[in-house]
Amino acid sequence: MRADFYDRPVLEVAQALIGCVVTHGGASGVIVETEAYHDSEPACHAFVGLTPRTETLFGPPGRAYVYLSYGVHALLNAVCESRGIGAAVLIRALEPLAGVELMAARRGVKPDQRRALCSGPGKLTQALDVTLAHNRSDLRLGPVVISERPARFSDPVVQRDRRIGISKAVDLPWRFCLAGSAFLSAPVRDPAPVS
DNA sequence: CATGGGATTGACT
DNA sequence: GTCAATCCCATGC
Repeated sequence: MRADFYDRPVLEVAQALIGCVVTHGGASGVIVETEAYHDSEPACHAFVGLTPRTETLFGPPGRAYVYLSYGVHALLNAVCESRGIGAAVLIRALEPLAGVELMAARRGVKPDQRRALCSGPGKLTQALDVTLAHNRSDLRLGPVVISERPARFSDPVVQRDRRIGISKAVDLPWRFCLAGSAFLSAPVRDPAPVS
């Protein structure tokens, strides 16, 4: 991934990440669903300002922001925009690419259930063994690595929709999905035009 | 398909 | 100390 890939508006990055590959723990998958978060809107953790928790979000772009949701699930985000701006892209679903057996074992499902491996932000971190310890790590250097689109996903058709699982700023169309993918966390409900 | 349990973190009082 | 939080899954209708 280019060094300045994440140093631009978070909505651009959220769209550009569709089709890219996440690799960790002997497994990998193609990003098919993302959401953008920005400190200007209340659904973003950084909305409250700079605290120990949000320090990663306000830090340099290209790092992982990993936090615990509902006391149960680690959720993986890519920090975007310049230092001092709190913005990140939540990785919500992957199409499994490699290490399917390993992912299935970690998830406690059968390997033929490929759609159940990474179809949700908590599922994919479990499948790839991404944990809170990866918070602040560099997404180019690893251990969690995001890399360029494979040829098969070089020019993805992307759909916009409203974000999922939030209670604030619910109307912003800041969810991005690979059109027609069978590996989304939920269907596209309310398509909005892609700018 | 609707509901509710699980069980940790950080912000704020 | 309290409470809300970028969720997943088992259960029961």
